Amino acid sequence: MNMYVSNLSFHTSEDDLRKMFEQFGAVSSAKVIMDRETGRSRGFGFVEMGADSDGEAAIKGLNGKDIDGRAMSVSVAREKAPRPTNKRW
DNA sequence: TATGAGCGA
Repeated sequence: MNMYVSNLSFHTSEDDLRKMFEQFGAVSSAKVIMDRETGRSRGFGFVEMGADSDGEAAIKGLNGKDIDGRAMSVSVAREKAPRPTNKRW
């Protein structure tokens, strides 16, 4: 279960994401996307959980939750970019 | 340095 997490605050780390999602199950990976131009957070990230049932629980439990002043949004992620590098969808 | 609609290098 790969999930897309958006509306994060700019200083929320992937470790913060991992800790939050681990309340609902085992987290395989957690990533916060950084702006390649500025090196700063883009305010969204991805979390992958081993069990899809835990993923559903995490979405229900964390979607809309207020984290660091922002109501973060959690949903199922799309497929990763098929090709490497710079193409804006 | 940069910032807020969105899907990763």
